[in-house]
Amino acid sequence: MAEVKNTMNPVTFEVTHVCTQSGARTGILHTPHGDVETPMFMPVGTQATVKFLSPEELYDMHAGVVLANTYHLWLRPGEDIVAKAGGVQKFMNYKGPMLTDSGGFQVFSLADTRKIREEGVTFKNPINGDILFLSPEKSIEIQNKIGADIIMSFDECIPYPSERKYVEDSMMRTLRWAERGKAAHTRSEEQALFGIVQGGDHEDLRHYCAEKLVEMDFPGYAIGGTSVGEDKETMKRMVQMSAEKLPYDKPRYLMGVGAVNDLLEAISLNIDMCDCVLPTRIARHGTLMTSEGRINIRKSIYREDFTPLDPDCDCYCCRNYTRAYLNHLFRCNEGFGTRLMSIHNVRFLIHLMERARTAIKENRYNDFKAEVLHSMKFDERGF
RNA sequence: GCGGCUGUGGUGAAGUUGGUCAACACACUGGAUUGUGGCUCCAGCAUUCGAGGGUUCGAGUCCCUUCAGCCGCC
Repeated sequence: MAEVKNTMNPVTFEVTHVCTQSGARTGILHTPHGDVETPMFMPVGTQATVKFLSPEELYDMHAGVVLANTYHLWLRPGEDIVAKAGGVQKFMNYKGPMLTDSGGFQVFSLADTRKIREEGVTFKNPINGDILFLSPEKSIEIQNKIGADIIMSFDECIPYPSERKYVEDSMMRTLRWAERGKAAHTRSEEQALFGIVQGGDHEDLRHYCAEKLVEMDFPGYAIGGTSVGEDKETMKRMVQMSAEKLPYDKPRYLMGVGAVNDLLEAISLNIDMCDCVLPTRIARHGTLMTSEGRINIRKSIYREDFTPLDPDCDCYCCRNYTRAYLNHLFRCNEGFGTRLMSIHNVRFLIHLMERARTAIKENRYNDFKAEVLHSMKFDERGF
């Protein structure tokens, strides 16, 4: 019996409904820490904390999967400490599923101090200047110790635009890294390793990369290399090109996307999972997502606005506080304001996804998308 | 009544051998933020230096008058 269990994937996916109007789909992702419905938005908690939110609050607002970052936890407090705590979920007391990014994005975002070679990447530790080395094997080893339900292949996220030759070389290397990472993965009964499609905006490269990953047979696939400065049409094409070669019955994860119009378009393209720092980052800077579009709470028009931030939102902030109070807290640079606004933006996106799932199940996703884009004053096209 | 000091944008203020655009900071007003080192980044914000007049090619900077505030003396 035990043998049977060992051959099972720790994370499985099932499509539960396909919208007859749009082709968008709902599904359920089964994980060791519970089932979550898709499409979903995953908040980012880089340092084993979604900035300003408690894990209990996240759980209560149905955050589903929460991200943490391999690179950051490797540097502090170190993966062995997280392992001793019993894994990242126990460490931070989050009861739902978690996912760790591989550190691959940091190769891109810390471009000033890195050197990429076949073996791996040399970084300069921004904390103390130490020279560090991260490889596919090392990334997976760290992620095995951190212990999230879903772990990510170590990839290279290249800037846009890049020379085709570089895009191709990088993508081929990312494929070799995926193979090495898969071979190094020692906890495949407990943690699902997802592959990442790269290839820039070149159709043949995206296709090739996706096909090769599928041959390696991952329990889920991510689409990387988007939201790096390209225009909306290019982004859409990159997602389409990647997705059309992925198996329909496996979860698709679009990395780094969190703007409302981008999320709605991603759902149309059969994306099941998205993550982004956007809601929490812009909240810290006073920008809030509401059913009538983005607003900046700093503006003086909110000084005497004693209405809720968003009357259509059910979050703790909107149920209890006014725009005037948030304006005051933000101008005084009070942490409680940052907390309330972070709570709102995260819950807003989770709620948006809940409404999207309902619309899909009721076969009216296109109508829903158009209504939201209109009321939030996005361009008719979005994405 | 006499003597002294001060008077630059919403605020604190820099600015004397008189010489293009009046420094800087805060505040204020916009904008940005997409696999995260929170309190960040970008842009705008005094045709004008208490008021009036004079000297000068040129005055926030020199002179005169006046007003206001503060301090001291009668």
